Amino acid sequence: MPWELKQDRPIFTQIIEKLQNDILSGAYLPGERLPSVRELAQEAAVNPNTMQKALARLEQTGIVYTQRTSGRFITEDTAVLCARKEMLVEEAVAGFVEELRNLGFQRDEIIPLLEEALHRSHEEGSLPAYRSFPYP
Amino acid sequence: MPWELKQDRPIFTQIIEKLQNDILSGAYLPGERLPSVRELAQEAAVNPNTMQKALARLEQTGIVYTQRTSGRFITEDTAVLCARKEMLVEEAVAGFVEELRNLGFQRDEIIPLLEEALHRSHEEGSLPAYRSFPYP
Amino acid sequence: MPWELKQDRPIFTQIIEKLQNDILSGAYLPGERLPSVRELAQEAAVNPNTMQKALARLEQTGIVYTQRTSGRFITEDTAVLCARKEMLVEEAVAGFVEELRNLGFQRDEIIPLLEEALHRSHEEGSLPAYRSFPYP
Amino acid sequence: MPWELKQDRPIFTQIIEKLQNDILSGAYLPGERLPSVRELAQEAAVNPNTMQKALARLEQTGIVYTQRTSGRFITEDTAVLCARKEMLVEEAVAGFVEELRNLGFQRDEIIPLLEEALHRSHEEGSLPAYRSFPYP
DNA sequence: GTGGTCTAGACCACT
DNA sequence: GTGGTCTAGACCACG
Repeated sequence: MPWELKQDRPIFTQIIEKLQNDILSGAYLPGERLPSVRELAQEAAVNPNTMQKALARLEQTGIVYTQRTSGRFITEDTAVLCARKEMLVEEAVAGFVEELRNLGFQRDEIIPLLEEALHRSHEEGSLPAYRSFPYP
Repeated sequence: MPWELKQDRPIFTQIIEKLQNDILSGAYLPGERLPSVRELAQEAAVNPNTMQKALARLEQTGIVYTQRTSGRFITEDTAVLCARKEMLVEEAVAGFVEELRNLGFQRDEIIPLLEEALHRSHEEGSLPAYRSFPYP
Repeated sequence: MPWELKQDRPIFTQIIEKLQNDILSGAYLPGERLPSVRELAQEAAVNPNTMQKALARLEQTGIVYTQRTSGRFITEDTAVLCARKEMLVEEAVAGFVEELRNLGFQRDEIIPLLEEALHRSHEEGSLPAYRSFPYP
Repeated sequence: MPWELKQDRPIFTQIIEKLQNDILSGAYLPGERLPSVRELAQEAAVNPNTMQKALARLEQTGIVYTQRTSGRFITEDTAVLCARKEMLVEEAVAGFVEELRNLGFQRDEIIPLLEEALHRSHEEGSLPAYRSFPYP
């Protein structure tokens, strides 16, 4: 899980997403302690202030909490984690569907499109196969 | 086709996407003339310079071109439109897949997830049904 | 000699250059009558006003003159034509040399560069051969 | 390296060319930081927005990149710089050759013409010597 | 202090 | 009336 931070979006935003993904995908377990701000900052090659800001924001979502003097921990409340994950999935799905609908596709065209893309990237190593495309 | 411009991203970016979607979904046809900068700016309730910037960027993608004193037109080259549309679809799919994979899902879980979400929003009027969610 | 008018520069400017080139390269001879504004405008698929403007400007250089009711003619004064041609050549050379000098080349590097480019485009059909290039 | 901005072409275009020349001729080195937008704008006696526009365009060529809050830098990828330089040279040569061909010269007349012009400007201090010129 | 975005208002060349 | 350019001045997010 390297830290691939691009410069086209705020860095702290990308850090939040990275940590959130790590937590919700199970890389960190409920109740587990996060590395310190300094450690994380060094690991990500980022200013500690930036990492601090990201963690503060992440705390507002409720999936991590601060123990005064001993550090930050993943919440033990799996319901919170579960709900958060579900929310992100819903958002991803909704965003994806709307994106395609804005391009003029119907609901029932989306699944086939996705299936085809998955097959293609699976077989051909994620290189897009420029088949002819219906316009519009 | 209302102009729903939010404040969380640059306005000119949203304008580009809006116009691109309108063009690629067939709301504007190949060769058709776009409204003037001033008209579009007024319609979107935006400063003409902002609209100008958006259109200039859009032009660099090749799906519109400028005729010096008579306005901007959609390209007649449907191959360009087609390729652009395909590219956007590929990006949308790739982004969606990576988002879910970052959340810990496997390739073969994505299609069922999408199917379920589509059924749910179809039957229940797009309100997310907070069923229990597996964690992680 | 087709009329290839691009839209990135004023059209009347391109017309002036086209006519000037035709005259100085001998396509029109000294004393010869130019086609009428309407003919030229139709041939170039341009608004007659635009052609008119171009011809008026061209007249200011002295290489064409107007005979009240019978049309426009190339000057018979070959000295004028000669001087004009020489001026354009000087400008072209000076512009080319300065362009390359601005890119960091020395005087004595220019000739070899041009020779090589001419050979290349002659042998390989004007396709640029991307040999390695010294930087800077 | 003074800023000689004329009024006959868009200022931001001239700025782009100036910076590009400075970069490709080695006045700025790969990886080096450019002055800030505000500094450059003041130096060129231009509105910061104009300078901003020029730099944004220049960035699209890939020879400079932006680090979100620390400034703009010359790319370290010398291959990009090299390719860009070569491209500009090719364009300059092609433009020069076509200009002369449009004036009626043959391929093999171009080199002698350039040689003579270089000698003349070298010996006589760049003042064009109006020797008699063959017509056409 | 850095780049980026936006507004407001003006002027210009071209057709 | 069209797109294009420029100025002036303001605000914001980021590190």
